[in-house]
Amino acid sequence: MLDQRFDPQGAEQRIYQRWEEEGCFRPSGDTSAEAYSIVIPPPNVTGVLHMGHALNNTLQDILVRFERMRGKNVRWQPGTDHAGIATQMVVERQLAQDGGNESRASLGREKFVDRVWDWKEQSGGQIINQLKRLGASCDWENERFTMGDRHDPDDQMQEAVRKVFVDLYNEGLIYRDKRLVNWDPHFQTAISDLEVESRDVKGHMWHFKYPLAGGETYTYVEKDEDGNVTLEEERDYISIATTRPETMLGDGAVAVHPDDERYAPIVGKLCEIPVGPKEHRRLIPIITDEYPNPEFGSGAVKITGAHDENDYGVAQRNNIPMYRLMDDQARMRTDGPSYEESAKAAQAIAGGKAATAAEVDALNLVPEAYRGLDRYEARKQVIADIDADGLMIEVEDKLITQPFGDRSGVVIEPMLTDQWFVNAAELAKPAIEAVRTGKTKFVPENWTKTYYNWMDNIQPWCVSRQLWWGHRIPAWFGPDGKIFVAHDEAAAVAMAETHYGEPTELTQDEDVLDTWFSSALWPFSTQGWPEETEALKQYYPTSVLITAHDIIFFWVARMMMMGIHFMGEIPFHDVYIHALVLDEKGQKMSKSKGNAMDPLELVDEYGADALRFTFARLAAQGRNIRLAKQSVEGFRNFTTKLWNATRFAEMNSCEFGHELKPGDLKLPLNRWIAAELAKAEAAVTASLEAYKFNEAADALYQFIWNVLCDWYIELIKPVMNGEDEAAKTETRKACGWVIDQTLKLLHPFTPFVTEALWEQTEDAERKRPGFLMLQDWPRYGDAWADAEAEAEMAWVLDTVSEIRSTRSVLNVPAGAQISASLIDASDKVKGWAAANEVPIRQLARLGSFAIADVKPARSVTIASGEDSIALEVEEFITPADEIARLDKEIAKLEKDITGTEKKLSNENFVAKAPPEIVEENRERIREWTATLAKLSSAREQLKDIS
RNA sequence: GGGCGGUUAGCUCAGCGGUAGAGCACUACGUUGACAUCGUAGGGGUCACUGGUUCGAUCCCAGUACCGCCCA
Repeated sequence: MLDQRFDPQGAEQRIYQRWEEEGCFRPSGDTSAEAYSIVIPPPNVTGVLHMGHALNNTLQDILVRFERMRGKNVRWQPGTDHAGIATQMVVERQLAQDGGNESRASLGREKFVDRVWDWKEQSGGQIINQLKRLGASCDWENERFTMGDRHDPDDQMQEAVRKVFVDLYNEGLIYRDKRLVNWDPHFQTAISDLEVESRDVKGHMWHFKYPLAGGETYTYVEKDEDGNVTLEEERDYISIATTRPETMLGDGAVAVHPDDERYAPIVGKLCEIPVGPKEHRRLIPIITDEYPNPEFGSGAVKITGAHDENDYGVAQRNNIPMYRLMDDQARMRTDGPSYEESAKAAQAIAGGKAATAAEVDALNLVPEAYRGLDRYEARKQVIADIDADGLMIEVEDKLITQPFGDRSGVVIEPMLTDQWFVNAAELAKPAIEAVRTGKTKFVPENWTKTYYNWMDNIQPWCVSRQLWWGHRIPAWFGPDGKIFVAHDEAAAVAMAETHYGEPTELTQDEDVLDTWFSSALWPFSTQGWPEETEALKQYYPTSVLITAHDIIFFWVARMMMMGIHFMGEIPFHDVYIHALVLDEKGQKMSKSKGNAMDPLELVDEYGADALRFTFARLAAQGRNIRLAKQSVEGFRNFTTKLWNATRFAEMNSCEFGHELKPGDLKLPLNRWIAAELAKAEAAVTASLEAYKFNEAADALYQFIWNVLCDWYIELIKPVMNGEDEAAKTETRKACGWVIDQTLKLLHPFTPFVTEALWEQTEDAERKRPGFLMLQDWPRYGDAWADAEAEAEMAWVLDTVSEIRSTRSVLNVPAGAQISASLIDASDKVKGWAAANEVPIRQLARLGSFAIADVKPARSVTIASGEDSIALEVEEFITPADEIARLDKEIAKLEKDITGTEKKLSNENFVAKAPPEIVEENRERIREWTATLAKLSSAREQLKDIS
C-alpha cells in the first residue's frame, strides 16, 4: 500500500543511485537506432548550482529522457570547464587564508598549478553532485574536464587543444599581435570583450586648454543652427574634454571632425600637452578624423591610442604613435628612459621620424613626478598641476560608461600588449553560413539575429591569458624573438635547429589559453577527437545545444566556429535558447542583490520533481521566467495529486503492468479515458519535438488533474462500489493501464515520483519489466480515438456540470439530495442517461435522475439544445430568484443570437468565410434558439405559479 | 544611437484570424473511504493606444506611448 504522500527526501537519492548503478544513463550503443546527443554547457569547476543551471539542465534532462524512451541511442555528455581566472582566484584566496606565507608567487608556477589540481580533485566539481540531485541523467561514466587529466601526459583533451592551436597557427588563423586588449589590473591578465561588463558610474569630464605651439592664435567662431554667429573670439588654445586626464601624457594627437569649421584654421598645426615639466612639454598635431562628434564637448578629442578603444582606431587610421603609460597593475610606468629623453624621442617621431611599434612602446612618457603612482592618484595630480597652471576651463559631473572585469570587479584598462589572437572573422564566415542555410537552427528563431549581429561584427579573439592555470600555449621563442609553434617542445626545438642551423635554446610562452578556447572544442573533444573515434561518428554533430541567450556569444558562436573548421560539420542541429530565471519582481537574481534563490533549497523543500515541473511549465519560448516559491509549491501539489490518484487505483485493486489493445475496452467510460490519454500523448510528443516544454507540461497537467482525477476517478467510483463484476474487472484493467501510461508520459518531467510509483505499484503477478525510465515511449496514433464514447462522456460531464452549477447558483445546500428529470431527450440521449444514471446521481448529488416526458411542475429548468433537465428544488428557492436567474440567461442568449444573426446576414461573410465557419454559426443559432425556447417556457410556467 | 522583446483577469503568464484561457489570489459552500498539499461553484478582461489589411483583428501590418534586456 502506498504511503499517504510521496516523500522526495527519502526516495530521490535512493532511486537515483539505483539508476546510476544499473547503468541507466549509459548510451544504448545501439547503432541501428537513431543517435541523440547533447553536450552539457560545461559549468565552471568552481561553480555551484544556481537557478540558471537548474533550468538549463532540467530542460536537457527532459529531452534526453524523452528521446531515450523513444528508443534513441542517447548520450548526454557531462563535464566541467577549468575556469582559468575563477579557479586560480579560488586557490589563491585559499593560500591567503591558510595563514602560511605561501602565495602564488612564492610557490612558483609548477607547485601552484599542482595546488590547483589538488583543489580540483578535492573540492572542485561540486556542481556535478548537485546536478544529480536534480535527476540529471548524464552519461557520467564519460564525464570530461576541459583540462583533461593531470597524470596523463598524452591526455586527449589537452591533445585536442594543442592540435587546434598548432593547426590554426599554421593556417594563419592564429597570430601574435600587439593590439589594444582589455587588461584586468587585478588579475594582471588580458581578458576577452565578453568578460568585460560596461557600467554607468558617476564621473567627471574635465575641460583643459591645449595651447597652440609658438603662441599662435586663431579666430574661434561658433554659430547657431541658422548660421548666426553666437560667439567669436581670438584663442591661443584648443579646448579638450576628457574623463581620464592621466592618459594625456600619452596623447599622440588632437583630432577634430573634418567638417568642423570652428577648428579648420588650425588643422595641421601643433598644440602642446599642458602637463609635465614645462621645458619638455610635447607638441602634438591637430588632425582630422571622422570619429570626433562636433556636437559633443568641444568637438576636439585627444588621441591616446594605447589606452582607449576609440582612440586606438583613430591612431591606427592616422598613423599616430601609441604611447603606453602603465604597467601590469595599472600604475604609471617606472621603466624605460627618463621623461626628458622619452619626450625628445616622441617629439622626433611627431616630427616625422620613423619608429617601430616596439621602439614607441619602450618610451616612457610619464614624468618622473608621476612615475609609480596608481592611475587614479596620477589623475588627481595631473588635474591639480594643470589647474595650478590656469589651463583648466571647467569640470562637469557626468555619468560615464566604464568597463569592469566581470570577475575582478575592477576598472579594465585598455592596454597595448602582445597577445595571441584568433582570426574570428575568418572562422565566423562558415559559421554564419551554416545558420543562414538552416543547417543549424535557433529556437526561438529570433535569436538568429543576435547571432548574426555578433558574428557580422566579430573582432579578433584574444586567446592568451597571463595566468598559470590553463592550457599552456604551445609556442616557443628563439633568442631573437622568432616564434616556433609546435605540438611539443621537442618539435619546436627541431624547428629551431632547422631555422637557425644549429641547436638553439628556446623559451616557451608563459601564457595560457582562454578557457573558452578549450570549451569551443567541447562538442568534439569530449567524444575523443583528434582521434576518429566511434563516439564521434555516432554523436557528432550533436542534436541540440540548450543554453541561455547570454551565452550565445561565449558558447554557440565559438563552438560553431571551431566545430565547422575542425570537423567539417556543424556542432549541433538545433540551438534552443531558454529563458533567464528572474525573481518574483522580474529582476535578475544575484548574490549582491540578495534575491537569489537556491535551487537546492527548493529541492529540499518541495522535491526535485516539483522544481523540474515548475521550470517546464513556465518555460514558454521567448519569455523569461519569474520564479516564486508559490509556483513550486503548486506543482509539488500536482505531484501529490498524481500520487494519490495512483493510491486510489491501488486501493481499488486496479491492475498495473499489463498491456491493452483498443478492442479490449467495452465501457464508454474506459474507452473515453483511453482516448483522452491518447490525445494527451499526441500533445506531449508534438510539443517536446518542437521544444515547447510549457505546452507539453500543460497538456499533462490538464490531463492528469482535470480529466483523470476530476472526472475519470470520480466516475469509476460508482463502478467500483457497484455490483457489475464485468465492469469492475474491465475498469480495474483500464485504470491501472491508464496510470501506467501516464507515468511514462510524465516521467521526463518528474522522474522521481513517477519511478517511485512505477516501482511501488509492481504487482506480484506482473513484474515490472525494469525501470520506468527505460520503458518505451507510448505512441497511440488514433487507435484509441472513439467518437461515440467521447460524445457520450461529453454529455455526462456536461450534464453533471450544469446541474452542479445550477444548484450552486440557486444556493441549494450541498448535502441536499434533490430529484432531476431529463426532458425531451432523443433516444440516443435517453440511452446515455440510463447508462450513466448512477454516476450522474452521485456526482451531481441527486436523489433520483429519471427520464420523463413532461417537466414536473414547480421545477427549475436547465436547458441546452433540444433536451433539458428539470431540477426539483422548490423547497430551496423562491420563484422570483429563479425568474431572475432565467432572465439573466435569456438576456445573454438573446444577445448572442442577435449578434450571430447579424453576422450571418452579412452577404460578404456568407460568401467569403469558410463554409464550416458559416455552418458553425448557423448551428449555434439553432442550438441557442432551442435553449431559449426552453428557458422562456420555463419562465412562463414559473410566472403562472407565482 | 542600433538591435531584440514585452504590454491579455488583482498577480504571474499561456494563447490565437472565427464567442477570451490557466495557475495563484479572491468569494461562497463542502470533511463525500485517493488527495484539505483537497473538492464543488462563482466573481473578475474595451486583450496599451491610433490607423490599416480582412467578411471578420486580441492575433497580421504600420505608427504612438510606456516597460525591460543586449550592443555601442
